Amino acid sequence: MRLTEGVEWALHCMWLLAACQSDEAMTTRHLAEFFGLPEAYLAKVLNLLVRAGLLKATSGPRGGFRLARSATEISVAEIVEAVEGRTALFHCSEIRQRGPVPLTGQACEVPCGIANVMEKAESAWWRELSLVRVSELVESSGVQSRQRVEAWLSGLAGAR
Amino acid sequence: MRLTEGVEWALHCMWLLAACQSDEAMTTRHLAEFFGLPEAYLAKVLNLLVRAGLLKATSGPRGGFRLARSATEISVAEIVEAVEGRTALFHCSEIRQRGPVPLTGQACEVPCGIANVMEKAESAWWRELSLVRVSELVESSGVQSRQRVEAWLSGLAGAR
DNA sequence: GAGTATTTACTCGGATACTCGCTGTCCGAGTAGGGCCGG
DNA sequence: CCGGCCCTACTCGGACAGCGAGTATCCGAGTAAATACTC
Repeated sequence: MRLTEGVEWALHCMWLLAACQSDEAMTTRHLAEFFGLPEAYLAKVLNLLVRAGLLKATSGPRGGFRLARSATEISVAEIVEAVEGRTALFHCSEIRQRGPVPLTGQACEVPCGIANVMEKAESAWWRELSLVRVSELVESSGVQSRQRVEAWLSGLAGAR
Repeated sequence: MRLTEGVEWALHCMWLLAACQSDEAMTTRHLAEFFGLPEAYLAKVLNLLVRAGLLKATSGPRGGFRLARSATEISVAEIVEAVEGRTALFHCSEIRQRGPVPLTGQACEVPCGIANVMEKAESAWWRELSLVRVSELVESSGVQSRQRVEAWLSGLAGAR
């Protein structure tokens, strides 16, 4: 089992959009170029973020993506959920109810102990992710990372 | 992303082996039949548990699987790790170092903030899993579940 | 009757196909800005 | 010179292949018990 590659991309893209905090929208091409990612597939991931209401997309010239809300109002958990879906991790297939001596009736209305444990662990995971906002990611990133963004942005402005 | 089906099977099998606590070994056929699972593939999962040192396998007639340790000494985390591997969940592919303006040098010796968050959340997940032992799963399982096991065991003894 | 070699049936273990979801790619629909034309 | 219309280029969005991990399955190696035979 492994988290989708798109999760990492989405997190970094959200970070970049929050870090440059310019009024300009960023196109898929820009984001893909900055991180060296396949442009077409990244568009798919960004699309998920738009559907989740985390990004605003504008079409046409000078269009692109913007944060839908302030970076202080977006948690890491929301981004992960947007890309992976909340269905994640452990799924109890109720094998209690299979086999020659299945467990039936009201005994199955309560989830089994195994599902309980997994659910609890999963909650802890989501809780950790929901505690961190995108703005904190920007703040905790090193000086060099921010310099890197500025250098790239100025190079972009020069080309324009 | 989703956890492997084998994880659920492994957890339930460990639970069953701990619940019946008989000195008899249980064969793959028995376990598969009890849960209504494909026998051949279940064998693969059980094999992983043996390699991890959680089960003891004996060949030949009256052979099968036994718990390698007491059920109080086996945590859920160990079972999940045995089946899925510890490599799990988020893997940082260091996209910081890609693109036209890569981040290089000693700045990359420290993991990025995103990897930090994901790592922290993952630790919380494993921690929750390591807090629960198999013996607790048996205790917390309802009376009906234990009756189910006994009914099946007696039916097995009758057939023998 | 006791001990031993043999047979036999049973169990695990690794090597082998198949399927589904993630990865990667493409082209079409929609939009906003810029240019052109007319007044 | 100014306003409106059209055109163009740019952007996102959904539809279409490719590959790898997970899923499912089979048959062979090894083992311990039961059996038959010998002393």
